[in-house]
Amino acid sequence: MENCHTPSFCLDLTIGFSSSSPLSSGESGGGSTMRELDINLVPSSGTEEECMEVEEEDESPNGGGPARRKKLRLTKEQSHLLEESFGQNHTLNPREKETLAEILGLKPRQVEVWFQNRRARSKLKQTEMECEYLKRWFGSLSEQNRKLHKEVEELRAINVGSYRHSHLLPPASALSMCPRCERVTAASNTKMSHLRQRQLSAACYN
DNA sequence: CGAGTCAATACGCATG
DNA sequence: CATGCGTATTGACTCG
Repeated sequence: MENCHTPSFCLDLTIGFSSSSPLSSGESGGGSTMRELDINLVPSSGTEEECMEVEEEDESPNGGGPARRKKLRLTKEQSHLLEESFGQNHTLNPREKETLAEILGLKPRQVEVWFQNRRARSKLKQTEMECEYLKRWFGSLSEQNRKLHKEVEELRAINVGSYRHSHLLPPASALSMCPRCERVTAASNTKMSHLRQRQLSAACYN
């Protein structure tokens, strides 16, 4: 990471959604009294133990009240296949969508929504990582900045000490930065600064 | 389609 | 061990 300090991110920000797969069937969270939406039917698997069992009752709980979503959980196989497909292509054309839906035993709409969510969450993850990187970069720049300020102070002190009696005090504008080590050097052609520059240059290559 | 959001479910942890 | 709570995950929806 330290070897890339350019704004054009050379970070490896590729992400792998470790899609914390839907596990354990067991506790189907007490409050599943509400169900609706045949979109949640998973026609494929009667045997899929990972998948939430989907009971089909079209009645809303309160007898006509606003029916609420019953959430489908994809099986490991379904998730895996979707991930695989996403890995190959982040978008689907209608035909691919149909095919995939058929293979998965899902509705095309569900596949479409899954891809939308997947794209959005990839992007979010990416953004979070970039943010994290920028924060660290900022921290390192701040530190660098602090060091440079300190060095400037040191050089000023040296200059004040040595030039006090020589009337050769170089202007502040004569300071320059070594591109190699990013240290500040006095760039004037005085004996003093030549010497100092040589020392610093030598330090760069060590 | 992306962004924002809701809501169901899963999971970890503290408490009694 | 059961329960409640906070939080994370993720399928589905709405809106522009």
